[in-house]
Formats: sequence, C-alpha cells, structure tokens
Amino acid sequence: MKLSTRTRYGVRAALELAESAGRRPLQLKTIAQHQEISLKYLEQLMAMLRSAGFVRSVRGSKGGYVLAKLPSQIKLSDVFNCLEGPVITAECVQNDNYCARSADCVVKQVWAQVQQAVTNVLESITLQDLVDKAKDKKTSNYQI
Amino acid sequence: MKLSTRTRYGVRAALELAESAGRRPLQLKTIAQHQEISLKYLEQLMAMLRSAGFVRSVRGSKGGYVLAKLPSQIKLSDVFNCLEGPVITAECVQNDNYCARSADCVVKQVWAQVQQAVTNVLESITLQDLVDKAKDKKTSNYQI
DNA sequence: TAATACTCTACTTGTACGGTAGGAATAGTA
DNA sequence: TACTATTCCTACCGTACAAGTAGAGTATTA
Repeated sequence: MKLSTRTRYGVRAALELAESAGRRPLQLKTIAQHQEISLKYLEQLMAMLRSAGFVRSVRGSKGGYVLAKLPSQIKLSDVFNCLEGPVITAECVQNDNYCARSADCVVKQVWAQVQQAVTNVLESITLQDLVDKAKDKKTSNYQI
Repeated sequence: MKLSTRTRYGVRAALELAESAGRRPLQLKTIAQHQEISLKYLEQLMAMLRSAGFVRSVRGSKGGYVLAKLPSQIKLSDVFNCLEGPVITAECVQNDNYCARSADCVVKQVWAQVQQAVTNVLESITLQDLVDKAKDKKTSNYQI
C-alpha cells in the first residue's frame, strides 16, 4: 500500500515546475539537487510525464522542462495515474469478469470504497492548490 | 497501489469465519475450496492472523479455525494491518525525521490525506457489517 | 565548435510477492 | 494403541518490479 518513489518524486518535480510556471525552463539538474533525487532516475520519470503530455521539454543548452498546462489544470490524480498507474486496489473492482462472485461480493465493495476514497482526494487537488498552500506556509512562517 | 493477495484472501477467509461464528471450527481445507485459494498459502495467512490474536486454531482431527473475537469487534483495518502492514503511503507521513522538509511539506500533507482516507474506510467497517450486508444481499436475491 | 541538456536503451541489484513442499506436532476415533 | 485428520513450522523457489546506474546519441545555444 506504499507509493512508489516514482510517484513521490514525480509529484515533487511537478510541483517545482508549477512553482516556476511562466518562467524559462527548469533544468532537471536543478530539480534533482533541490529534491535530492538521482538525475538519471528523474530523467526517466520526466519522460513519462512528457509522453503523457503534462510537461514539455526544451532540448539543448539552456533547455529544461516546463509544464505543458496551467498548474490549475493538472490534478494530482493525473500525475499519479501517469507514474503509479491507475488507482486500483483489486482487479475485481475494475473487471466484473475477473471473479464469479463479482455481482454480490461484499468484499469487492469494500475495495471499491477504498479506491474511491483515494481517487477523491487526488482528484480534488491541483498543482496550483499545492503552490498556493506552499506560498501561504512561507508567508506565515515569516510572520512568526 | 494494489492490495496484495494476502490481504484480499485474508479478508475473505476472515469473513467466512465470521459467517460461521459460534459454530464449530471451520477447516482451512473448506475455506480454501470455497475461496479457491491454495491451502498451503492460506495456512500462512492464518498463522499471521493467529499471531495477531484475531483467530484461534484448534489442532488435530475435527480441528480448524474460529474467530477469537466477535465479528463486530474486528475491523477491516485490523486484518489489513496484520496482513498488508500499516496503511502507509509514504515514509515521511509517519516519521517526521525522515525528511528535512517534513514540517512545511505540502506534498507530505497530500499523502497524509490519502492515508487518512483509506484508514477511515477500513476502520469504519467490521466483519459483522460485512456479514449483515451479505445476508441482506441473499435475502433480496431470493425475493426477485 | 564546444558545452549544455534532454533522449533512448540497456543493464544491475535487491526485495517482496505468491506460492510450493515436506515433515512435525497434536487431537480425535476406531 | 494405531490411524487419520488437521494445524504448525521452516525452508525453498521463481518471477516481477522498483529503483537506480550507465553510456552513447541528439538537439540547441553561445
């Protein structure tokens, strides 16, 4: 029931891109240093996010990555889906033919409930939400 | 983010024990057949549930397993915890020292939210609830 | 042309899952 | 007492995937 580092790293990287949205491309080297992630590993994660259309890359010197959409248009469920795969607790929840008991199975209903609970959270939060929240935090810290 | 078969099998087995609560021990052979689970594998799962005190075993001929508590006293979170381990989405959620950003990290808060959502569902359901629900289903089916 | 940064593919290593297998211990029964 | 049924314990195994590492290749800019 643990998240993969892929997803955790990916969300952190995406958040960093969101924070510098509108500016020039952010280099993976920078993100890797900030987030203490292996550059080579990060490259692979970003390739996944790129294929899925959430980020754009700029090659060559002074290149880097930028978000392909507005931070408010990228939900955490998008990033999650891309890196971790669909939120599935049990095969039977998606595929009715997977198990003969499917129609009446009360256990299946539980897994569906769990799955929905996770999905609800991730779909309710965008990168912009996180950017805002992080900004608030910093402000309130300065006030202390 | 998928559940292990351990947990899924375990819940199904526990539910079967709950359904025959108050009667004589149910044998693993029977459960394994009903649920189409490898007997040898099931033995291992039940050993875990036994160590955790949720079921009691009766050895020897005519032996088997019974619930060690009332079905209403066993939450799905108990079984889940025992077989899948604690509901942890990310290490940092439990252990503040795991990451230096911990105090202000908005990503950590997301994982905490997800974790809480899962926990809420599993803690709100007992084996008795499932037994009741399954009984209702059968009744309504007969009425059709 | 040199330097920079992404791109693509292959490889490695460790770990956990999902079992299988075999025999020992225990308890009822003939 | 011998036999049978059942749980108990330990060891083993194959596979898949996570989490990286590595290196050569390509595009872009200065």
